[in-house]
Amino acid sequence: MFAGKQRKDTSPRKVPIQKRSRDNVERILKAAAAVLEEEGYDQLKTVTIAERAGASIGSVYQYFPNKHAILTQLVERWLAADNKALEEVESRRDQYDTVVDQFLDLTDIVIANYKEQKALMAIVALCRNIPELRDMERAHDKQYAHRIAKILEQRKLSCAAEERSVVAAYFTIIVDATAISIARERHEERAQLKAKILKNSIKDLFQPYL
Amino acid sequence: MFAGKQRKDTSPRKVPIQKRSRDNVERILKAAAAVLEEEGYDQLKTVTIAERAGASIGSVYQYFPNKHAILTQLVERWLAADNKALEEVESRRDQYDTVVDQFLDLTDIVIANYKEQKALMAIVALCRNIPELRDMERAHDKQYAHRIAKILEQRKLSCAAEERSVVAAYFTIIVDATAISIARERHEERAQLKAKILKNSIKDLFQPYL
DNA sequence: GCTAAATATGAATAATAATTCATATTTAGC
DNA sequence: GCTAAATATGAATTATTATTCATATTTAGC
Repeated sequence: MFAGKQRKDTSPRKVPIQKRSRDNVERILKAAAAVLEEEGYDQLKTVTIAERAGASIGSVYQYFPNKHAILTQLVERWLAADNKALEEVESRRDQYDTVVDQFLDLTDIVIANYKEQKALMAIVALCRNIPELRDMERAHDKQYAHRIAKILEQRKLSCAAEERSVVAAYFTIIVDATAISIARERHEERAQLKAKILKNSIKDLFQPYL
Repeated sequence: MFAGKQRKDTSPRKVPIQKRSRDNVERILKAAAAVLEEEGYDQLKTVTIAERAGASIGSVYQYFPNKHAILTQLVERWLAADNKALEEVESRRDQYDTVVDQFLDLTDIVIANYKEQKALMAIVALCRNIPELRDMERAHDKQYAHRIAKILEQRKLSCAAEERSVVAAYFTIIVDATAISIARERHEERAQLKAKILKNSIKDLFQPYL
């Protein structure tokens, strides 16, 4: 109906019940992410997504009310994966000697995620180009940083609450930005070196408060 | 002619000669940046740009062959401004006690630029969503990091060329990412604190090589 | 193997948005 | 104040793309 953009009603139109349809929905999401990464947002057409997913355009609309809902779901998945990484290190808490080790581990996971799923980078970029998605990311970042700050507090980092909160936010910013850069790096040695420098930065970041 | 995206022929259609037309071109670029920042890429329509610039759609096409050319020019300007910041601190070289001071100054300039021109952030985001623009940014980053590395070399930072190059790249990544975050920060105190933490990170980054 | 529910299909339609162009207005230089 | 070049205009055109829907196919449970 609308050729332009509407962004309403992000809720799924119909819930996939059988395996066949669940697979289809999965392929559609993967296809959208792939197009986004390889060809950019301009080239993200519903028909292209369908073709690439090996589905018909009709199928896309069985499960997504509109194009925007596909993107929203991609972003939701990314944010959920991001949270999961944090949960992992939260749960392993006792295995780390220091809080720094814990955060270095989280850093490794984030880097690995970007490396394994290149499309994530396109999704991040997308978030920063579309206000609704930008807001989703912002809300997530806020919560995420809050959880990081919580860990720092529990681990008795000696700094005021406000500073702890900003340190947490700073940590997420540099890890995310550097991880993306690492994932895009073509020379493996440079990627390794960049990761090493990032990790040193993180150590230095927490050092004053230990 | 094309409703979708083509991205050809970025060269200007007609060169504005009189002040009137130069102003018009200027307003068109500013309007595009503003729409991008406030409403996102989806809402960036040629007619909207024209309206917001107080010009007619016809005028837009007098000076730009297509919508994409407007974006390309915005990106070019951003990259030029970025280079200019670097040139500033290059030229002031003798005024800095240490190379660290020089880079802290550059950091301040970058932060100030984002704060003053909020639309820059949207342009950065844009670059990461459209392959051609992404390539432009990537090429710029490469050169930029190269120039940073050159400064480090001249200032006799004691590290191998490869490491110097990665340190330079790392510097640009974290300054850029953090500066954007600072510019978006609503609480001034938090913004200040974030900047302080960034600067400490930069000091720590160079410390081992001094 | 029957049947109803679930799923898939894609040509047709409806919207939307980029671009053109013939015409009107303004400017600069004489 | 004349005139040609420069500039501005926006309705009309063209191209593109999102979305629908009537119909066909497949699946699950009996």
